[in-house]
Amino acid sequence: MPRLKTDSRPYHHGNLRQALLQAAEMTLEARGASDLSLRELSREVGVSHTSPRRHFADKQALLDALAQTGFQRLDAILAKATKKRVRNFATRLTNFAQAYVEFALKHPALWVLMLDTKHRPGAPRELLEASDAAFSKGPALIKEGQAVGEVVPGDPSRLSLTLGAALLGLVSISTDGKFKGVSIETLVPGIVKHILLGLRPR
Amino acid sequence: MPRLKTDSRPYHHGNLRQALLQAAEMTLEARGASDLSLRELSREVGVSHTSPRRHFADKQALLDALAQTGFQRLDAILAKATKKRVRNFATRLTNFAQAYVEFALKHPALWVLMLDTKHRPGAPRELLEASDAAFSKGPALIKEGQAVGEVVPGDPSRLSLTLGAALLGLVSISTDGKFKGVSIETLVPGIVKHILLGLRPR
DNA sequence: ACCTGAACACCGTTCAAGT
DNA sequence: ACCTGAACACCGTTCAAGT
Repeated sequence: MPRLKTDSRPYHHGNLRQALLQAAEMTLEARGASDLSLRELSREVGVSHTSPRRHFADKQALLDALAQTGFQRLDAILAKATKKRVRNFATRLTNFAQAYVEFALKHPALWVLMLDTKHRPGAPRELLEASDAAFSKGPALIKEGQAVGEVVPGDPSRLSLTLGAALLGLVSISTDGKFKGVSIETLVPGIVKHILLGLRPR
Repeated sequence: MPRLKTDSRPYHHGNLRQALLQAAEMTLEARGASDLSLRELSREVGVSHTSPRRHFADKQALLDALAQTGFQRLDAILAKATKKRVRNFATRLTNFAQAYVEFALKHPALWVLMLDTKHRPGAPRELLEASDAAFSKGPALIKEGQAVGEVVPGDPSRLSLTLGAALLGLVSISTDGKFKGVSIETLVPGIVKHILLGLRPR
């Protein structure tokens, strides 16, 4: 008969994969990806140092899985931020930007891991797809803006490059947290305003 | 009597610090910062694995020194790009952006190292200063733009946040190299145009 | 001053073996 | 199926010692 997860450990951990991912994320945020050791994780979780092998082919595979969960969470957040049916396009854009910034501020190390995905040569297909999905919400927003006459006509995916660059950079800056004592969250609307102005028909 | 650096190795390497930094940059760009090993570097340079200690307190110190040289080089490139006395402000801005993008494309791993400086808690003062200098060329350009009426009035350092975000993001995207088969260098002017439009008085 | 060799405490990964 | 222990080939860092 199967026992609850809260039991004192049986021979089979029962939830090792999840436990490892959870422990990994904690030390990732606390001490960075380079300080993360599979052996240490195993110790924390109370399992031999060769056990992770069953669930993750190697250390990179564990980091990939972690990034994957990050993309899932980001996706949910972005979907929620975009779903809100506000009339004002500028507000919609701001909500979208705010969602990115919030996520990155909440999980800075995970965010870096997610960004690295694009640059890593041998990343698994599944992960690359998740990455593409997360970083390609721009064109849809641009089309929206064009539909309501707030964005100049032109190839949406090309125009969204401007939007994407601005957002990525904004997040990159925001990871520093503050600017002259003002929290980045406060600055987002102003920056988004300028981004939008640059894309506006004149 | 002192001998030339090209001599077959004497007991004292004579140029160990430089040799280590050079070897480090090669393997950094080839295989990333996490694959960089002091012992391997020592082997390549032909010295015992404890020798680097004389020149770098630890591995991080070597990476810091590497980042420092990066900032020096970037600084020279930015200075050159800004010095060109072109009349058109948009062109000046584009040259500036182009310089960033070129540097990051040429030394992607070094660029990441340089960016990390800001987020690393115990970075040495000297390095933080170099980082600040490299990432704070914006306000001066904004003031320039305001002087010729191309940029809205307002706190230059605050306005340059928009510029800085766009540039950082642009670089981040450009590290991917291509967009629909078009090199990023070709796309920079268009993106800068939109950035500038967003900052323009109306 | 600058470099070396041995030693220590860690890694990731592999593999035969246990339950 | 899932986990373990011993073994291998690496690390970074320290320290007494050599030239």
